[in-house]
Amino acid sequence: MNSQVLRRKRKSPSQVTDEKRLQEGQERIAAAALNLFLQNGYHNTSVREIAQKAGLSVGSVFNYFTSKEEILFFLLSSGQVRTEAGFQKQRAEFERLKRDGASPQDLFLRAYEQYAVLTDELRRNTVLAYQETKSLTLTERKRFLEGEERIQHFFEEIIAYGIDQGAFPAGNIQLKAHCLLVLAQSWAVRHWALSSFTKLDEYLEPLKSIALGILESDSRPASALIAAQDGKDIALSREMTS
Amino acid sequence: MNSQVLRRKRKSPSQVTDEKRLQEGQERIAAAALNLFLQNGYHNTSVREIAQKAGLSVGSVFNYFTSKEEILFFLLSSGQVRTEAGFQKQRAEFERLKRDGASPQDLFLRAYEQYAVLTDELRRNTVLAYQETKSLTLTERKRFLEGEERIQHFFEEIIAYGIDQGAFPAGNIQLKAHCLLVLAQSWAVRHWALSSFTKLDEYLEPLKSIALGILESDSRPASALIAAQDGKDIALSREMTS
DNA sequence: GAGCGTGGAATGAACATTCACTCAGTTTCT
DNA sequence: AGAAACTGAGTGAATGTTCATTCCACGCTC
Repeated sequence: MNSQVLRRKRKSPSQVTDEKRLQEGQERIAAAALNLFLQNGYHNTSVREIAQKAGLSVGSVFNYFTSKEEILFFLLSSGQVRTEAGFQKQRAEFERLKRDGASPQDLFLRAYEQYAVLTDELRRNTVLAYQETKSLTLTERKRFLEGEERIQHFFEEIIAYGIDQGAFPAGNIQLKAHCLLVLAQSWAVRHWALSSFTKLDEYLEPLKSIALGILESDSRPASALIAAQDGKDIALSREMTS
Repeated sequence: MNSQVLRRKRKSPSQVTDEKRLQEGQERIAAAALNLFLQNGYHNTSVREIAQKAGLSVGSVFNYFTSKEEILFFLLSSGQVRTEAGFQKQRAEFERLKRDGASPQDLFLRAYEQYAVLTDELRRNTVLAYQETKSLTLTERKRFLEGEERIQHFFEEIIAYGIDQGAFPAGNIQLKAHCLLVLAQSWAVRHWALSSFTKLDEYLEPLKSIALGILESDSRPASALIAAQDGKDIALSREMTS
């Protein structure tokens, strides 16, 4: 399941058969494509450019991928694959820690930090995911989003465990997991707005503190402050939302 | 500054001169385009389709916009324009509230709620912004991001005021403003992951509570919990990040 | 070691298609 | 009638994909 070599309907007889060579080629091409996609977007990047950047001819690219879109999918899913693999690895560790009586906070922070580190390493893939999911086929898009959901479920489980143990107050688990993921991903997606942070290390500590704050907050209170004020100017026209 | 009618290098003599008609036409076309862009993406939508959906001919579209890209820019910036206009409107209100001794929490929540409501109404535009910023020219892209920065600055000001008044602990203002914006925008951008919320009203209360939690958190503590644990399996390869 | 055969891999010109944009002519409005 | 607005076939450029051809590394035979 790990090797993830893409292989689909092949028509032309000419293709790379050697497994090792195929993988290396795919990765070289994908790396070149990632740069171009991020710089100019998927649709403004021609296969010709990709080929040139990868040091190959146009035709060769199609010996490694059956279509341009397959390159995109390769890039998007390779991020997920690595993230899920990371979690898988930690599962055993978790059981051990639980048995050793580690606090749910500890468990969560470990997973969250790992996730943040991964999104940092795969920053470019994450950005691409936000921008170009629409460029995938319907089925591939669905497949990709399912992967995202699995990751969110993973955190929902951790939160549920924490609530169960009495470490966190009850609340909407889906919402909290969503917020945690978004904040971690925002390091990649909205990186331009965080000019005062250069390395993840600087961002990580405050992020973890905010994350814990969200988990330990009670969701219920805090409102009602603003309650019944004259909400006259909050209502706004909605022309563009047809 | 408000009317924002796009007008650039015109080549063809044929164009709509009547201001009112021009605006209405632009909005009708843009509304049609927004639907298509969201459904199929910018690049998979042809001008022919836009024209058809708007009930016009291809040629007419180019009487209202000089290029397809201009339609995209119109859609992206119209969201910003409305948001900034909303804030502008509130500025006076803020001064009054400050004078009346309203708490910084109150001030913030009012602004934040307004922002959330706006992103909800402009949800489609926001999603488009995340996906298609890359499809803009470099200069237009820059112009757009500057708008985003202005909005973030607005919240940074509010936070700074709160800290000044002793209502919030000191901390990295940029970071906090960033987080607040991201969480609000995520309602639009990652809407698919919030299946248990159907209307903004349901999301708004917990969101505000979380936001206040972030503002009132001290950033500093919370870490050190995980401190010096064996971080052996957090280090991961980085093939794809070349 | 020279000649030859084999087949996996690389090549890039050629093809079909799509699309943004133009413009000469037509319709609609005043 | 004249201006304003609309029309849609036409244009040329660009793009994803194919495939006939070339290249080359290796093993085999004499």
